Amino acid sequence: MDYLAGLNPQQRAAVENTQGPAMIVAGAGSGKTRVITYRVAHLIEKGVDAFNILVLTFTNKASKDMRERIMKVVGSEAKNIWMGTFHSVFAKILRVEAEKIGYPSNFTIYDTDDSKSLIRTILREMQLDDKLYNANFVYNRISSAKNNLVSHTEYMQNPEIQAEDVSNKRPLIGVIYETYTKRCFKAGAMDFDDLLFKTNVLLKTHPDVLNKYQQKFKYLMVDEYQDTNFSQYTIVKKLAAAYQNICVVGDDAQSIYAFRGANIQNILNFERDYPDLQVYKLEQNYRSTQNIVEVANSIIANNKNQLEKNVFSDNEAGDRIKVQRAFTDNEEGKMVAEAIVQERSTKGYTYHDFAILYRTNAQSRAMEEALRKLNIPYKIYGGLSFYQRKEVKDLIAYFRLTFNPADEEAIKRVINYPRRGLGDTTVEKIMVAADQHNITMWQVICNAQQYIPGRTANQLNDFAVMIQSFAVEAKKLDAYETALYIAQHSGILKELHADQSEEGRGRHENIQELLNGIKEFGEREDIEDRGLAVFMQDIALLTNDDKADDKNADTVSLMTIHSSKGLEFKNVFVVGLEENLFPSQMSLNSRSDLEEERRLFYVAVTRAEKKLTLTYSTSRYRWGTLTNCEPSRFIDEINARFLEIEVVKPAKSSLGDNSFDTERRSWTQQRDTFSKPKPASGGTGTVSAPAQRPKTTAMLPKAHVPTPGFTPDAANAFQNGMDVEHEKFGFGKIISLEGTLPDVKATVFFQGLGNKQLLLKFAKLRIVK
DNA sequence: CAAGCTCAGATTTTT
DNA sequence: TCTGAGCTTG
Repeated sequence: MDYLAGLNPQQRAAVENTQGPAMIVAGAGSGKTRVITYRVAHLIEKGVDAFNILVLTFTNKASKDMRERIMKVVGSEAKNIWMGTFHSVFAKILRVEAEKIGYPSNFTIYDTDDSKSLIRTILREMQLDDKLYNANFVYNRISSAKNNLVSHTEYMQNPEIQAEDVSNKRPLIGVIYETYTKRCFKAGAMDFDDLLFKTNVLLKTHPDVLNKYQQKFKYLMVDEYQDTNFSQYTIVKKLAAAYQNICVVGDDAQSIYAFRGANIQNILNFERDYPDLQVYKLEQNYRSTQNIVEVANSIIANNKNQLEKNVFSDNEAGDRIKVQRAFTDNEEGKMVAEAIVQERSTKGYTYHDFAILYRTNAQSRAMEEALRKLNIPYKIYGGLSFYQRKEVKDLIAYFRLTFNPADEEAIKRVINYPRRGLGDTTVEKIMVAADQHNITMWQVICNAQQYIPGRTANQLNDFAVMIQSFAVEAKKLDAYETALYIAQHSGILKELHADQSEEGRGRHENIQELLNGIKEFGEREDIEDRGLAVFMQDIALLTNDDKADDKNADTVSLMTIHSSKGLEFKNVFVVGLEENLFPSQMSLNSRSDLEEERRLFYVAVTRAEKKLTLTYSTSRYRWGTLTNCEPSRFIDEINARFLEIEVVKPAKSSLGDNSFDTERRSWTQQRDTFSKPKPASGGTGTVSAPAQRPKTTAMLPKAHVPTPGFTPDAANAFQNGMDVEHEKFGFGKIISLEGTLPDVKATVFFQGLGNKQLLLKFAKLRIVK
């Protein structure tokens, strides 16, 4: 058991005491992951069956890393541990038990976009003012209800909630919630929150099921416990009730997801839930210099609500924390970029050793530009995940529909993509019919003649036949073949192939990548059923973290502070330390929000191993306009003896030379000397103008000048093959005519523009004789 | 039906 | 400034 040798006494105690409830309070950089992995390894070494262990994490990445590390200690037995994110583990259980709560086992998982789209549909149907009943607002309201285990009936019966909605002038949220729930159910779909909510329902209404999983999971571990919401908390508590072998790991100081429903009280009150609890505090920070740890401590000391602990470091004292001021966001970027060049060449760092952390994604732009100017390679983390790209979602929607044709959101997404003449009006009709006859949209589509009059019915029928054929193929072919078949026969591949623009090519590549991923999946030997349906099951739960993370690439990392949690870098720049940005404007109304913001700052600071730089700017572009900024209160809160304040003169940009004027004074002294730059009237004044903003003016196709005396001809005058002239598009040829008067639609080929579809009763077309 | 235009809205986001 | 949803127009 040599893995125990490298642990300090507290770590070792936490690893070795495996019976009964335990809480590991793990300060930043205190070797938390090591403790969890060794603790699990230790359980197995001691003879606990890996099948009886459940480890819950918040990210796929965390569980993947952990499993690999456990594997190194105990070998392939680690594969048998139930380990994964809350959502993926309970999705897996729900697939097995779904029928008990009335769901099909192949239920679809709606992502946030699907949920919001459904809400929008409901709002439209209810004819509600979509400014008041904003889809985002409604979604968040429903989401937080679910995360607090408030069902739609309870929601409507709860006087407090109702009063709140009434005072918000949105008394109908409960009704929307009810409709939303029913529509999801009808579509055989669960949203992210449902994966936890329905698990709760399942465990509550089926004691036998609860008992089964209590017996199965004799040992439970939960990582990042401070980020659990009530729904997750309740599941864990129920599962652990029989054996009480529950070990939670977390750091209240790093709770930064309250806005998503995480409840810091879950960790603060853990002792109340389990009175005979063992508490292990990991207080030695192995990651950072003493200065960095001290700064972090002095920041978090400003929070009232926290568990007592004393994080310390035995590492070198290290450099003081640098604070740098800029006058514009672009200058801030330049400052950071130059510092990176400097540090790298003088201290022998690689680009990989640097990270730039910011509060909002919008801040990345100025940083990127500056890095590009100095040819510094960088990678932006976060942003749109692979599986959220439009083209990927489109194809996946076809897959979803193949296995669950009730999936309403998938239908809406692809019924007219690629174009097949089934537009909004048709979709509207389908939904009305579905509602009237209390059937699914799919049933309407399959019996189109019955519900939708006219020729649209034929097109709907074609669509239905196509989807049905996909389902037939899926039974015969393997995952990759099925996927390819669908990509081809849905017309998606053709559609993307036709688009030869830069973006179009990118989209095509993304589809190829998705197909490749499916191919790899099909070759995995550790899974029995390698059909596309299985691949689909967890796809909604994947994020871009899981995609290629080329560790060899030597790049500077750019990301939001939120996504930096759990990572570490030798050099960290935390940029944009300004009031209303960090702390965010939205957090200034309540103490608890401000404290969360401060914990976020704590997280940012504790990412740094060797060197930490904080920067702010006195002006910044926000939503297109230049605004003035005050330095963040967070800088004030740091004990000044740890700081080194550096001020950049508003010089006429002398790149790379000593325009830096380093002053070693305390922050408070320094601060008095600040000259508040005022908004210069009628221009940017002394505030150096931002370097040229990227130009986004697109080149418009040259307007066609119509032949003098241009007069359009009547719709009934046109025939196939005629040469015609359009007022704007110029000269072209009619390729085909569809439909009957007065709704004749012509496909016309225009020189340089390609095919255009025009409704003759509207389009101004002239026959060229 | 679909392209084009306008107008509002815009933190963070493990799933 | 940038995006996306919904209205307008051909």
